[in-house]
Amino acid sequence: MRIGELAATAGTTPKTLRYYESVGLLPPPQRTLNGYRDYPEHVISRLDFIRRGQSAGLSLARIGEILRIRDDGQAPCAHVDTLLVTRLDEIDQQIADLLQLRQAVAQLQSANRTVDPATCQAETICRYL
Amino acid sequence: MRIGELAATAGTTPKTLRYYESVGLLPPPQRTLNGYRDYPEHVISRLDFIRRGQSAGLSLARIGEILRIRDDGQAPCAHVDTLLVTRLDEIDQQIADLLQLRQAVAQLQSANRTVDPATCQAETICRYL
DNA sequence: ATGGACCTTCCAGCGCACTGGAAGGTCAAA
DNA sequence: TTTGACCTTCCAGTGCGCTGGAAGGTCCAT
Repeated sequence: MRIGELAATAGTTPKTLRYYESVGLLPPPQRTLNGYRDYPEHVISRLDFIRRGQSAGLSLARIGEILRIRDDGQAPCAHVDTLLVTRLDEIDQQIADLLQLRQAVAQLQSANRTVDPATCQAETICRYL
Repeated sequence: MRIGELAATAGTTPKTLRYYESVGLLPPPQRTLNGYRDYPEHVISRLDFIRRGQSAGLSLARIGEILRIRDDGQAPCAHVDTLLVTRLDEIDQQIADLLQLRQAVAQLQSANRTVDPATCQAETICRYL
């Protein structure tokens, strides 16, 4: 399977596949006589896994950790669990931060309506902010 | 006021101030005879404004828009209002995205507990993801 | 034999807001 | 006088996940 075909099948691009190889997410495949990359079928499921990991908001670095564990012949389930729990915490933190920010911005914006724009001083640039 | 003093007063670094100047957020100040930047007092409130804008999650580019309006002698209030409303929408979208992601990750993670790790197949890397 | 679709490598850039470091000038205090 | 703190410019790097483009090789159909 050549790189273009694999890319099309997996819904990505040859560029991305070479990039994944360069950062160690994909093992270097065999080459055909002319030097073209020749991928085995099962790389597709590896790419699917990478996509699932990305959908869960995992960075390529973290996905790489999981793949390396699997490549060492171990079940990465425990590590995946840890990563998912960590990710949940991160997401919760991000949501909390955003809610706080939303509150602040909404307050600024509503104050915007109750004050006369003409009272805005040049010195402070804008009283609304 | 020299750059180091201004930076200390405003809670930032000389590097950052030079960077702000290079991207047009700060007007190039006068120079002393030896070529040092010599800032007027009122730059402090401009920096405060930039900080307030950043706290509201505005990019430096957007903050720059506001400053340019003010520098043109107009009150930027209307534009600020637009930016804040836009920002609110963005924040809401981000929160919605994160909630959806949280849901997905939580589901994966709870499934993790109800399945025997031993049933994880090497081929799909990890059944939990 | 020629065109076009594929493949190869390598280097560089995106966006964002800085940050690091080199190489050098300036000034006040010890 | 020399040290050290400050200042200057300019170039380059950070993190992340690609993406663009140059320059060239390969293969198949016409």
